[in-house]
Amino acid sequence: MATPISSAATIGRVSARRAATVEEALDHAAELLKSEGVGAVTVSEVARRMGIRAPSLYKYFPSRNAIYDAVFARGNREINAWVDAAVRNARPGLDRMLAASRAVLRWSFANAGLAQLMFWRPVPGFEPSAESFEPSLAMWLRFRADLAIAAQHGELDESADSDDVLRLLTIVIAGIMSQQMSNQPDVGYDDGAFTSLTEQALAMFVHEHSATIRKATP
Amino acid sequence: MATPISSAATIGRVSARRAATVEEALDHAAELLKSEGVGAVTVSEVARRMGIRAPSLYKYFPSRNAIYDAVFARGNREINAWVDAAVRNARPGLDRMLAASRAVLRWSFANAGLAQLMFWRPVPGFEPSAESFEPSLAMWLRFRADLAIAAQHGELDESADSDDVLRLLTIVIAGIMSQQMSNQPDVGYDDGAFTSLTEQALAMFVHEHSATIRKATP
DNA sequence: GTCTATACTCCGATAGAC
DNA sequence: GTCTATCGGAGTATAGAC
Repeated sequence: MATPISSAATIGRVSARRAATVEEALDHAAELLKSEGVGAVTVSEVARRMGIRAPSLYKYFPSRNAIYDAVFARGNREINAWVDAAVRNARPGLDRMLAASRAVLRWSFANAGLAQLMFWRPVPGFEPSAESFEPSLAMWLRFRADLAIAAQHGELDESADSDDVLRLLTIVIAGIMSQQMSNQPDVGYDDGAFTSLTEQALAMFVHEHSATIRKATP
Repeated sequence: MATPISSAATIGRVSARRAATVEEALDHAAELLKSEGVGAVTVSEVARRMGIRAPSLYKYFPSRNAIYDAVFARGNREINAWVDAAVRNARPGLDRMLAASRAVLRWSFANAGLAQLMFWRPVPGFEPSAESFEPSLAMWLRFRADLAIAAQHGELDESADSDDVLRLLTIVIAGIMSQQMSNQPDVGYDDGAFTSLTEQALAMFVHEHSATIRKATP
């Protein structure tokens, strides 16, 4: 809270500076997440990398988990923006659903530590706040919407318009991520033994939900 | 190493006692893994639960990671035995492959923390030793063998006899595990929104690799 | 083999001077 | 806002008595 004596301009300048510091902390946290893994994100280490002392960081974050939560929230905003950009030119329905799937996978591997925090629950005691989690829900709802459109357009079976089918899609996506990250964490996306199966895996999902079409055109 | 003065019986008794202590430590480590997560397994906590001091545990394990490695190895032996028992009456080929898949999933959820350690890489700095990892390789080779048999028997396409198709199967299995554990870690196997899709997911995999059969019998 | 004792390092977090 | 100082705790690991 600003003291009553501050001018509006001062408040703006101060809060802008504050926001920049917060962002810098999150940059370091994300970098740690990426290079050293989830366990490496500590208040001390983030502070060290910022060139300040750990207690000072408590002026910006009330706790270590608050840092996790902020990183989590920013990650969700970023992946949403990334997917947004990736599907901009895709046709709603199957086309956009596949483009979004590929985008989620690409982003997750470019931000492996962050993705681990977001899609698994590796930090004991940390649960994302509802606000931080909200964008993630929104993203999956978009997948759900495209599933419905694809079903309506006849690109997929009508039965594909269901939560279970959405879950099946997330199983395929999460499976690729999980296997690649645990077996070959250090190879590039295009060289990974599992990531390079992305198209095959997505095709498997699509085939399973377009039985009518396949039967019609053997 | 036994001192030369010890009798064979003494060595046997001592080493049996030693082995029992080691097993007890691993029991506690596995229990911690299950109830509190991977981060909760510490030398101090394991020792505390055994009623001894932390330094004493170093007589049995040279380091914390050695405990992880031993738990990892025992987990691999257990899941192999579990799968063995589950597929004993299954026909080699597709039938046994599916039975083994279900068994892996069941075991992984009954031993969630352990499975996390075995199938993901959540502990920074811990890499399983080659000896501990070997049973895991053996298990996947059995899947690979059944894939080959299924292809030969015509239960799956001939193209199913490949490492990529095996990887695709592991993607499906790992995806179910990963999604269930991160989204609904505390519900039972049969109530899980993702685990209850096991048959659907396996069917999807099978369908994708039996195009010939499906075309022949529409 | 097990213990106590200890050394060392790091952590998260708080109080209070500047 | 940043600092020093400090608390209380946990962790890994070693030395040495018993």
